[in-house]
Amino acid sequence: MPERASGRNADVAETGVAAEELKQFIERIERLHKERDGLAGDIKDVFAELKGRGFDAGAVRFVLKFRREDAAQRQEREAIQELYLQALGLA
Amino acid sequence: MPERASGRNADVAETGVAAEELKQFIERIERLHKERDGLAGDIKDVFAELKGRGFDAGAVRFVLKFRREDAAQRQEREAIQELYLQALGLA
Amino acid sequence: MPERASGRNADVAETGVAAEELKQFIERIERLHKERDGLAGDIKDVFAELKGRGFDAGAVRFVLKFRREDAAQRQEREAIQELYLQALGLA
Amino acid sequence: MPERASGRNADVAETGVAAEELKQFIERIERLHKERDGLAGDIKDVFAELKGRGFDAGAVRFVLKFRREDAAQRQEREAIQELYLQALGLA
DNA sequence: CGCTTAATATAGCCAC
DNA sequence: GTGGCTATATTAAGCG
Repeated sequence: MPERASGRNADVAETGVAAEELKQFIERIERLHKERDGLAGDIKDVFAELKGRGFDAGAVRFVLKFRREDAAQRQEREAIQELYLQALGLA
Repeated sequence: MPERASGRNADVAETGVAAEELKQFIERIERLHKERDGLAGDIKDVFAELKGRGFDAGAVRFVLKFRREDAAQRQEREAIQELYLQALGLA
Repeated sequence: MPERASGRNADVAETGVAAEELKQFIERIERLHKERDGLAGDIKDVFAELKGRGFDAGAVRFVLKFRREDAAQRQEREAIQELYLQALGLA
Repeated sequence: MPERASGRNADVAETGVAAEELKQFIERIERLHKERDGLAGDIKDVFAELKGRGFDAGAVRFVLKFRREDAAQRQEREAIQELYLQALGLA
């Protein structure tokens, strides 16, 4: 598809010219997916290790979430939760 | 927690020894998350580029999925499928 | 919250009017959850029965999955697949 | 499969006798799935409605989880979370 | 009972 | 900017 850089890519089925370009894209994404999945595996391994060391995975996830969320956000979220529990007579 | 490698990790609040270990785990995971998110961004960029070149992102996703299922898996599934679909008069 | 139907529901802690409404919602969802869980139990029972009759649960699950994908969807996917797999020289 | 009620059901591919029975099982499960999915849709609708009335869906989910979890469980979970945050100097 | 896979819930993205 | 949709993360279930 060297002639036009936008619009529906009609060359795919016709001339086969774009097939090579498509293939490049696919392979690039597959490489990135592979790396990303490797990282996901590493994370899983860390959780396994940490559980083996006696830590609670659920609580570790909680800490991670806590550190991700900024103070203001967290405060508001917790306030709403409290409010609802109180409204229902649960807290 | 150098003394015992398993069981509930009671040192956390007491000696502070495990706090350091916990911190290490947390930071390791956070580093991995960061890398993984970077990759996710890269993938997103490739999709944007590819769309700009006229390709259909949905179809590209389909191809990626298709290529993921390796032949062995597909074959095995097809074998079971054949057996039961025939039994049901659906194939 | 009878006056305004949108925006943050500030009445929850104030008048108690919205507390009642919130409670209704919660209870409705809990009732639905209960029914849904009952159904899940029924499904489990059928699998147990079917296994007792000598059928392979895994294969049955496969058939169920297969039948779920309706023909239209499959056809559409196959059309896209054809186009791109051909372009890639994979089909 | 009228002769034996257990063991691998070899009639499926052989005589077709069991096919009818299998079909019955499949259809029973599909009916149950359908009902279950209907319920899931209902739940979704309630969330949509509740959001339209100004309630926070996340907080409602929190309340539901809170009511599901018994007091002892919740107390222990929260204690561990606190412990970890304190160990890391975050709380 | 742990470990792998399916169901659910949440979050991010895209189109309108 | 909102609602649907896809992808991810978390949780639950089933299996060995």
